[in-house]
Amino acid sequence: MDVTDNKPKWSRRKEARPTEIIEAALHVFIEHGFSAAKLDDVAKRAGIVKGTLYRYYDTKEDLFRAVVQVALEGHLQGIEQATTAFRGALGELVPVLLRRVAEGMGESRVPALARLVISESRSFPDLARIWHDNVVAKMLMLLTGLIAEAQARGEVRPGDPTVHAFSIIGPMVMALLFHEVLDTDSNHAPDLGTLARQHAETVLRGLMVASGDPSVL
Amino acid sequence: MDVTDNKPKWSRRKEARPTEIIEAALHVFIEHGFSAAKLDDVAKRAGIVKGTLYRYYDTKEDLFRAVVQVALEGHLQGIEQATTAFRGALGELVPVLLRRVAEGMGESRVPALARLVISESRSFPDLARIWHDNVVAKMLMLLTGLIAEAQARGEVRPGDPTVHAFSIIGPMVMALLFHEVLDTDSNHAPDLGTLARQHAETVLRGLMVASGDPSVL
Amino acid sequence: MDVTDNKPKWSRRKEARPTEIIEAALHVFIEHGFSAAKLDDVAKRAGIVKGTLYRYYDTKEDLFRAVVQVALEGHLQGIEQATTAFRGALGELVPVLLRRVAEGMGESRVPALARLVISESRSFPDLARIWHDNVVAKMLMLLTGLIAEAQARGEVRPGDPTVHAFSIIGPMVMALLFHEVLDTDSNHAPDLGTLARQHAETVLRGLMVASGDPSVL
Amino acid sequence: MDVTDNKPKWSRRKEARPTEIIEAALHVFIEHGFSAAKLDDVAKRAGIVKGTLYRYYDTKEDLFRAVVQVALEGHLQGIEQATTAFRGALGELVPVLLRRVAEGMGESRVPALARLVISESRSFPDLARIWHDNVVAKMLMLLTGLIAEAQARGEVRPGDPTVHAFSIIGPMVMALLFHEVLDTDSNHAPDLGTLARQHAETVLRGLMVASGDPSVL
DNA sequence: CATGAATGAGGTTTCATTCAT
DNA sequence: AATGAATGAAACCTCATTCAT
Repeated sequence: MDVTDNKPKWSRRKEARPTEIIEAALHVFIEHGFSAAKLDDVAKRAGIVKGTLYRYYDTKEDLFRAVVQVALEGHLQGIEQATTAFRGALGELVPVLLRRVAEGMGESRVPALARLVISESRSFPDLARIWHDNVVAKMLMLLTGLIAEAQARGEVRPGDPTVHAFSIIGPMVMALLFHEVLDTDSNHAPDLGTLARQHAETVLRGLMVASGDPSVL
Repeated sequence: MDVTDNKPKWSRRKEARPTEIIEAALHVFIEHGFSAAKLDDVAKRAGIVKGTLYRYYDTKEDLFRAVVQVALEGHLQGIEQATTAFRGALGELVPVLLRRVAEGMGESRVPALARLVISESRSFPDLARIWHDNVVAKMLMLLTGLIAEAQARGEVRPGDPTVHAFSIIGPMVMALLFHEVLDTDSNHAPDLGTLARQHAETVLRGLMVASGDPSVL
Repeated sequence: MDVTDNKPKWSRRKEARPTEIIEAALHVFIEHGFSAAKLDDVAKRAGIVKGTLYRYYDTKEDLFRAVVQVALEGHLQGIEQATTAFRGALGELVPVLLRRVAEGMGESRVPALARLVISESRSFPDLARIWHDNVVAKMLMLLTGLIAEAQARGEVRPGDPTVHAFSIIGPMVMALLFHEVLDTDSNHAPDLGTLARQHAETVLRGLMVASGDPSVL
Repeated sequence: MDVTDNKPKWSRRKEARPTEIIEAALHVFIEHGFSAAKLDDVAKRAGIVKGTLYRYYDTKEDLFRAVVQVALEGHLQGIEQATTAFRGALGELVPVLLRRVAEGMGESRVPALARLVISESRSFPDLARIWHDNVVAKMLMLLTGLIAEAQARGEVRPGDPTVHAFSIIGPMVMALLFHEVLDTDSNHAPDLGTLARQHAETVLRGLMVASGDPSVL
């Protein structure tokens, strides 16, 4: 019995707790999905006890919603930045955009989060809607706007700009999904960098109005 | 232990088992996911009683695996047919393929099944692998083979054929996912028919070597 | 390990279970009240396991309501009998009635049940109402009817018959409550038999119209 | 252990403790009973915080005992007063007493408190005993004494004075219980004022020795 | 084979109580 | 003396699984 062993049984962390809980819960929910996730695991991971969760979130569902929304908010910023960051010719944007997606998404938890939202879209359709409206739609609108401008300038073939946007990013999304769903370091899904480069070339050739100028690419 | 017991990882066993169970279970699993699905619901839907399920499947997990595998088997046939059905120029295949995907997938339960596999890929990585190896990879191989042939004939630009395949079908996959996740006829996802037509044109322009055109690459 | 020890882990008692459960639950609810009662105790007392309760009653509240209603139904019969059993002069009925109450109630669980209903009347006002309408009111109506008839014959003084009924049975009810609330065999509450006899005499003297005949009592 | 520490079982200790807590707790305990009452609610109602309760009471049970005892103390005074207030003929006291009960109790929280004590009499038999010894018994003793005196004077028929006391107040107690249990102004329970008047007449006629005049009152 | 009553482990949630601040 | 975050022991309830019928 060391007299100096006066470690407190716990400390109050009112400020830090919510973030820690969200962080822990995000991990567990991504790992197991909503209904297979155990609040005991979340608590353990957050360094607290199951009962303490209920000081911050009234129910498991509340925690889940908070987790997803906080996580989505984090991505809004990245999108906001990207929106204003780039103003220029579509021919220059697309390769850069796809490369960034290839590089950035590989490490981030965005695909995992997306998978979670997809998984629970039947049980939580409102979250799927939030995810769409606040993340996906904004991203698409950015792209769609640039496409429409390029069409106005006569650089890009006519057609539904949203469809063109799908042509641009669809293959990247599909590949990210592959990497997320299939075990890591599998050779089954194409390399993201290669895909970004080669598809950028392909889709630009397909979209741009063929001028006599071969310097398009 | 008979040496000849070289059971395949994914054989068509137990085909005598009541289709109603598989049918009911597929519905429930798609609706709620694995862990939120209740065997009581499955049984009720199959017109039997929970205990009876255990005459056919030892555990809930066994049932889940069987359901997914049987469902995937169904799609193998379609792919098998498609594989041999088409032999011709890529320029003719792509529009037809995308149109078929747009038309056929809309009604089928393939997207829902895909979502289920995606959802449970962390808990059942082997099922994700099976889904990939037996469905997705075969589909991709068909396409990749045709692309490689077209490249050999000088019709298609060089580059990784698998990446080209992603350029072709990625947008369709992304759109199908949208329709699956954002329920109902929301106007948030593009019309599949329009996408198929417009993207086919785009991607073909991007992939085909322009005859007479010096801007090839 | 006796080979003959082939006792089953359980037996199916679908018919008997509900009664056994109600019986056990009545005991536990009377002992502890609704919210302090533990379903585990109920189950143990019924010789089953907690989970089994839920095959018969969906929630603790459902069980409670069933318990009270079944218990009340049991007493309806006694009342029904009493109603038709006695047709005669009030002067003869009252002593008999009070003596029966004194004798019958002492052993029965009616006072305990009444205490339970009283206890939970704030949480389950509908049960209190049921108890009143089906048990108390019927009993009162029987008495009130006889009083009114006696009044019509000029035997009993005028006045609200219901109030007269309270004059007759109120002291008995109060004494029963005393015995129920205060520990048994305490000398704090009056003896029920003595009370029945002495109060019958008192109340009849008070109610009957004084004829010149002193043989009233 | 000071020998002089002969603390009474029920002393007026801790009178310095915030009345708000007792007040709030009484309300909550009456509303929900002991085990369904939440200390959080008590604290909220007292304008403090749950933890603060423990500065004053070590456990929920301690608080409950204190609440009930303090509440009972309040009624002692009323009884004390009544005891000495009236010295006179029983025939004059009874109507006044019953009228006062009818008028006073309707507003007071005595019936609610009684119901609480009744409810928890199984869990807290000592409180039921305290309630009886200090409130009920004193009230009864007052009445019993007067009855005995009246019997000595030949005004009241012989018989157990306690039983006579029950004859007098039993109907009032029963009616108060009715009003307490069957909430709101339901027409199921008789009007207290009518009952007091009519029963006083009845019981006095029943108790008083008929002087030459049979129409006693 | 089929049934469905019964099980029992485990999950979410509540809340009296403790204790660092 | 007061606070309220944190605890932890249940409590209610669910449901995959077993097994007597």
